Amino acid sequence: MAAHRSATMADVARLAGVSVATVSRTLSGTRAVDPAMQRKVTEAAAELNYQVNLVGRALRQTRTSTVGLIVPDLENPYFSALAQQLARAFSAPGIDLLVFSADGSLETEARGVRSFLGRQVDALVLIPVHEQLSEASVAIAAAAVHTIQLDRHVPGTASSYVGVSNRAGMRLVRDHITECVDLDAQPVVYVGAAPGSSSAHERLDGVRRWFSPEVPTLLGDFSAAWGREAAARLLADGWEGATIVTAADIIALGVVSHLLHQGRSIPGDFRVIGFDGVGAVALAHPSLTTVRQPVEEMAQSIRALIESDEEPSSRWFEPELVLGATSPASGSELSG
Amino acid sequence: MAAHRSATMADVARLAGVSVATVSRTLSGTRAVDPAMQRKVTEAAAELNYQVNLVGRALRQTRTSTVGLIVPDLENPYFSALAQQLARAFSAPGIDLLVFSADGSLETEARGVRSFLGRQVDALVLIPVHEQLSEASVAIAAAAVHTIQLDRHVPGTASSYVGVSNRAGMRLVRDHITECVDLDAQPVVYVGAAPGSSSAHERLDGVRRWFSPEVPTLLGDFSAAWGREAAARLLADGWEGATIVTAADIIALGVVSHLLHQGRSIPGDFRVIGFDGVGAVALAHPSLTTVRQPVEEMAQSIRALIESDEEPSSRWFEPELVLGATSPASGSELSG
DNA sequence: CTGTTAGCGCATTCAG
DNA sequence: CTGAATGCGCTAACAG
Repeated sequence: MAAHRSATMADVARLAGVSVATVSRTLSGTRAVDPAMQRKVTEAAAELNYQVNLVGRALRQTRTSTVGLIVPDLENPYFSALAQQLARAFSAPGIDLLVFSADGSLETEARGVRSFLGRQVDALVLIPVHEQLSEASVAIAAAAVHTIQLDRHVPGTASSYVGVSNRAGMRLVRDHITECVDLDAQPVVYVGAAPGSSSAHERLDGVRRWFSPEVPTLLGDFSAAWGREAAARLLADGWEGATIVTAADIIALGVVSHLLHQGRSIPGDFRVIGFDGVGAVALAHPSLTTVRQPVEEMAQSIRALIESDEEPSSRWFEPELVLGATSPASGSELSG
Repeated sequence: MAAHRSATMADVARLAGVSVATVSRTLSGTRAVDPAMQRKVTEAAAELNYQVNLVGRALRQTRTSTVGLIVPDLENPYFSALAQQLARAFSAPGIDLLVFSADGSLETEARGVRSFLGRQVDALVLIPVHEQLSEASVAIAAAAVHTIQLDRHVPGTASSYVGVSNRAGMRLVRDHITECVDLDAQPVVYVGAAPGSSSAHERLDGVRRWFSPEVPTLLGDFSAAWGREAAARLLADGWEGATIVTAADIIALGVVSHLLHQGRSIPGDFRVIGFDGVGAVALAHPSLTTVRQPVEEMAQSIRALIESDEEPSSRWFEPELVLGATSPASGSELSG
């Protein structure tokens, strides 16, 4: 188990017969050191099984080579995909990405912010839990460190933002659907998420804008359970034959699952469209027609934003439509 | 963006007209402080927007109220479910769980260990990337701090372990299958993962032990892509009608997806069994028959292990069978 | 190129 | 109950 007391630079210096400064310079490689001493230091360090104490280093320096990421929920495959891509993007420049889950709670989110700020992270990437109520946390973070909001954003805070153009994504959905579906016989229903996050908000906006302000709408949360429940309600309310646009793949997954369980066919009886296009969810059967977010580019963009310590700036990426088996092939319905 | 320099305890002390010691005692609540001064301190702290510097505190104290978790891959829904449960378990006792992804790489895993040790975490939870090759990392971790291996373990290291009895899980699968499937007409094929991790190893062992040492076996990795590929090979090699036991839900998902795409029916033409029973994957359609791991109990067990600073010890949990629609109802085949 | 020294921010002795 | 002083482990100035 735990060693009694781990070796310190002073220990290494003593054993190697040099000063602590030489040890520091040798191990961090900040300055040239005589090869002979260098060897003695590395040997002594190895013998004592020395590990740098990053806490001491962090206290002395300003930077920690650490970036914090706070996600609302690790079980949402879209967020874990983002986390994974970010970790990969920061790996090459030697920056550690530390992930903290807010577990859907504003209090836990605030705790995460305090925790990362207290740890002196170089930058903080934050997927806010709530569009308005996360404002305090975002403001505290942005006041102390370079903060980048990801995927969702709280309006009016002076921090950077990286995300996808949700309205444009819904426009892609509209273009695809109008091309292959008879909207009179198979009207659109939106199964979305209540506008507590900007992404939920904007996707709902997009649907109303590109289809119609009166699109029938069921709003819940970003979960498969909600998708199932919504599908059950649609069947109960006589929405047989609808074209179901959803706010996320994970919702779409629940919708598809319930409909198939109830003996409906897709895309025969119903059509279902997802959003995100990322992670294992996208591998569902039948394959989901969805709007794919370019998560890899988004992660790289965040890395670039942090490395070049510029002014806070925002970047919206363009999503793309991915055709699957939950919607008819383009043109099939109208030309058939 | 970043403030020029954040307020320190000395700043607060100056503004409140007291000593830094009083500020420290007031804010951490370690000792009784005169209510009048207490008020002055809290007001000064609020005015300066003071945030404790955890780096300074960590350097002074031994503990950091932080536990590190290293996962091989965040995109695997089983690992992110574990991470989520652990975060939740540690939330109540006021411990921050910081997650680091090894991204499937031994080097990154080693970096994560060094990083967390350097940050003076109170304990380290580690899901090793590889059964043998992660040994060095585990040993380094265990020598410095209370280390708990999770789900997978490296043999011969003196650290704690929490996981599920994989062989018992496969026994549940055997019991279920022998009850409802005619194994002569619908022989078992195992689609597993190459034994690089102890879980892959033990599940393969279990299949060979409870079914037969000669069970036909395809080994890949823990991914849906591998499941698809394996299914394609089974079809190509004439394994029509097989009962497919897999090493993980995520593999089973790929298998099911490919088979359905190729027009096969489940559980008519093929039967598919998963393993893990956790996360969105478990919500697939058709619902997966799988072996569920008690992740919540496992997370609580780890918390308990860390709080009571005992000897390194191991705990194996018993998994349970969850019936889904990818296998026939019990008894249906043999009695029908 | 190397050694000595100071101080990052904090919690904790030890006096009072 | 409060304040002054010490040092956690490290790196950056500075002087040699």
